[in-house]
Amino acid sequence: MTSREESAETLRRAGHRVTSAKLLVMEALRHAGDHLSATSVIYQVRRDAPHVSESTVYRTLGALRDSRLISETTFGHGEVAYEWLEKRPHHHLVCSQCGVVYELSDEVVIGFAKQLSDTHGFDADLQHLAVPGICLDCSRGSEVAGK
Amino acid sequence: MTSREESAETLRRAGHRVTSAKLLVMEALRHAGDHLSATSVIYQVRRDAPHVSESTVYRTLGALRDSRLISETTFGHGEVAYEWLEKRPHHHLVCSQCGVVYELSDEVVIGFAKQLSDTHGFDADLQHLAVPGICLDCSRGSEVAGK
DNA sequence: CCCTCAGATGCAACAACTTGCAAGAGCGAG
DNA sequence: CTCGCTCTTGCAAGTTGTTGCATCTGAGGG
Ligand SMILES: [Mn+2]
Ligand SMILES: [Mn+2]
Ligand SMILES: [Zn+2]
Ligand SMILES: [Zn+2]
Repeated sequence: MTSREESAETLRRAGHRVTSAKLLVMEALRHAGDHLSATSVIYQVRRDAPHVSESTVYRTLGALRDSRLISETTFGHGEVAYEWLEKRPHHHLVCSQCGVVYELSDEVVIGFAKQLSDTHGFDADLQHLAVPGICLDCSRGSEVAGK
Repeated sequence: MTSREESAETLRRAGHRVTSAKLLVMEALRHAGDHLSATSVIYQVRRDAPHVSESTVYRTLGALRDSRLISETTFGHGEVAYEWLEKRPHHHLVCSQCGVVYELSDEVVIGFAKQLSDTHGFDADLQHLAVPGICLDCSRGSEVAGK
């Protein structure tokens, strides 16, 4: 099955109609295999189909996010980032000083969610966190500089 | 000391100049004692000083956030929320279904940050989280409805 | 095939910020 | 008190994302 056919099938299962705009957005994200801004998705979609409007892309990104096919995340800087969710669940650590973005496995976050469930009966929905802070390199660097 | 004088002193300590625009923004947030949108801050500031421009309020909110005098948080819905940080540190649980916002004490979150520090050497900066999920009432309700 | 109609789209207006630039105003030095 | 430097501010334009509405189209039923 081609990637496009897989996307079409995925759309149907999620209760969407199969349209070329949605397929193009999905293919852009699947092919990138990385975080993309809405602007960048718009650019890629329009390379193949210049008539597609910006609002359709924004609406499609929102719909795919609601169907949990993609993540939508705000890193501290720049635009909102979208990512195809086929890899294992993961999160990110974002250094506020140097800007580096690390990947974080799900385990620690699952533990946090369990705490919230146990202590507050709240079923947290943590799909793709971006945790701000200071990375190891930067905290070492400032120690040295501080001396 | 009046609240205004306290605010002025706080500004000086944070290395800002004491201006009426900054004082008005601070007083609006301190007096509200709750989360306010930028639009709402603008409205309140302009009741006293109609000449203050929107961009000044936005810039002031950004500056106060950078100085850690206020928190800036995105709840899942509506505008970004600002809050004066004088209460003890706290976070929130936001139900994606019914919209209710609970307050969450710092303890569980401190544990999470410690995990990140221990396992990744990352010094997380979690000032005022908004954790999305499903509240106890809503998960009970859907169980019942599901039968 | 053809109809129907709810969901999808394009377009333009709107909303929520953000930024470049020139003018204004704290505040420390003298 | 005055001067000067630097931080602040107002204004207008720009960016990013949202929404109302008329039109269009995918997909199931006949
Ligand atoms: Mn990711
Ligand atoms: Mn709060
Ligand atoms: Zn760093
Ligand atoms: Zn709820």
